[in-house]
Amino acid sequence: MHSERPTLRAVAERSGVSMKTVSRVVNGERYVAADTAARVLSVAAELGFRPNTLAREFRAGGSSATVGLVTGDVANPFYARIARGAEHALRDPGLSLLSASNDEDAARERTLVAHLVERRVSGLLVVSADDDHTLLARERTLGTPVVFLDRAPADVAADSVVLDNAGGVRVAVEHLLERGHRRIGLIGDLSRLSTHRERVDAFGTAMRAAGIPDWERWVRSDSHDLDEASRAARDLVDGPDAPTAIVTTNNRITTGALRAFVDRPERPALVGFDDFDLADVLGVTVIAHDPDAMGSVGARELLARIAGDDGPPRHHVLPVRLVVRASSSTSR
Amino acid sequence: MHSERPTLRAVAERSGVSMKTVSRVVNGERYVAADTAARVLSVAAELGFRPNTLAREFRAGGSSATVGLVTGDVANPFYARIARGAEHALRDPGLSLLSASNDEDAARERTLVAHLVERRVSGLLVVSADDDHTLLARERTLGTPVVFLDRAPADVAADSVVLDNAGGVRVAVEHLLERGHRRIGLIGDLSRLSTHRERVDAFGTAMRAAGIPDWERWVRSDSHDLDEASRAARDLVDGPDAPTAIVTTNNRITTGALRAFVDRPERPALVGFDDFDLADVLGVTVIAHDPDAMGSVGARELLARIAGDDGPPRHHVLPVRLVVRASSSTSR
DNA sequence: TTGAAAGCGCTAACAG
DNA sequence: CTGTTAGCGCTTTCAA
Repeated sequence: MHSERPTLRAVAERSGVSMKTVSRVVNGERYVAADTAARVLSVAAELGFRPNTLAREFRAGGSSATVGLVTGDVANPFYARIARGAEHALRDPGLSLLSASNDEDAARERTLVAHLVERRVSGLLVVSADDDHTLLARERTLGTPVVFLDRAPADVAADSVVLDNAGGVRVAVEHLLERGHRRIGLIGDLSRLSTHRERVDAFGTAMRAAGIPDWERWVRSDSHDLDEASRAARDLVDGPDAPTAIVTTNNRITTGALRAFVDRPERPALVGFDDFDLADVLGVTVIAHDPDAMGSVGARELLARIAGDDGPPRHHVLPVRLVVRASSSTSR
Repeated sequence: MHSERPTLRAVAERSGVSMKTVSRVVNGERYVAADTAARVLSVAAELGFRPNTLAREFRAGGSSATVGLVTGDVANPFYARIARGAEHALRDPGLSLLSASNDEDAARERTLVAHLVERRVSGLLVVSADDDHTLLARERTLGTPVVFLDRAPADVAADSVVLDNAGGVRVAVEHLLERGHRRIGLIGDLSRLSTHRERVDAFGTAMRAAGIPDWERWVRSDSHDLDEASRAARDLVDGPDAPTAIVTTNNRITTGALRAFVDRPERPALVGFDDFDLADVLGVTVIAHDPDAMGSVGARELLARIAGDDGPPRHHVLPVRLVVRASSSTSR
């Protein structure tokens, strides 16, 4: 019970017309007699004919109606929502999403990008884990549009969609300062990531502005998984001169910190970057934003480039806003 | 600054060798003189040559090194983890994931499946929102292997990977009964989904076995988003003869229920299907399982089929286990 | 309204 | 070790 998938030629032979005629019918072109069209369609349905997109796109000599999305991990809710936003924006124009995770590894990302380009994706959306973007710059030059998401490229003039990292962290720190906190800690992601650096820099700026020069004592970086984040949180709180408040720089780290304090009656105030599903239930103050928008804005930008727009690179900065909940409500 | 992407022919001309030789070099075949290979590679690198996978796959006459994944919503953590599991399993064999969301809409799913088949994916992993699987059955017959995830097909003999839905719900209900609960409610997803029906059936069976014949009074179905789930939860608790415990049948519904009770001091005991990131922090008892495994087991099954295995359909049932936390610890 | 021929980029098969 | 030929499934171009 395993027949072969019929080709357009097979349909043509079975209907006694030329391949071109079948092609016309299948593509809904005009100038086909109604009865011819009907016959062809019935044969096509009977045989289970499916036009071969591979052949079509190949013949067109160009790219495939596909966009590559490279993120750190599809299962991270932040990236998953970017994927959803992108998918929705690409739906109408008829493009599909080829998604791949780089596991925050630069070498793997290069392999993925090469694969995707060889597959002739129409464009690339990438949350890059690499700080050398010469490969991506090259591909861009050779005709594959690239839009950088979340992390702007340091060395390439290309489109980007990022968050207002500095603004978010500044507001968070000011909020905590207003509540009387002075010893404020920060738990951050891999220090090689530009977003991390921006967030830490903004943190330092806000702390210095508040007259707290030794802010670096309470900074813990490179917490990329939940356990590391928990450890960093405990480390901060158990250390001498422990902070009374902590800023976590992404949803994973926030989760890790929450776990660290689950069995402790005394908890520092907490503000986390990224909103998350149960933040309201848990009463966690967050720097909220819309990851779907990052995906959809990036996808629309890419669509413009695919359509031939070769204007100068555009940089989108998505807004963030502080959502105050119980975790930062107690004053010092 | 927008050159053209060179073809293998261009590389051949620039290096003064035949296309076949370039092909050999690019594919790492033997029987190429070292210096020839070196020259070709340097020209290829200089020109930014990328073998055209579209052409290669097309030429091979077959399918693309791609697997289609159809779920309800890439951003739902359950589906996102399935995607991750699948992606990891497909990584080594060199297949990419083309993922698409059906928004739990049958018509949309059919469009997606058609698109993916036309793109000649090597196989399909689908969490189907459709209860008529004749289309998928047809494609399977025509040579595109299909593995059903989470929801087994009613009408097609095909591979599937599902959870032990009945076992999970039974254990949850028994756990609540042991704690003395008798009026136990259930909040469920769309009633047309087979998983929902299995879970409700198992619920009814366990309740009847406990001598509670009027269990249906506390069943609320068709809560597909967070707000509906919250509403159902409040409805149950505010109703006459309110249940003292509630079973929620998936992670979204659990979240909705938690939101419904966030500002209420009196909360029913709760057991949720699907574990989730902050369940430990929130102390929510859950029926846990491993969604990544669903993706990877499904992908491996698909790989076997792609490799030509045409044995009888295999049905994998993944285990679930009750993780008891505070939300069900109070006895009645 | 329909058809014939050519070719997209690449590689298998078969020489040399 | 290297080259030539042919063709994958489809659509564009040009004729009929």
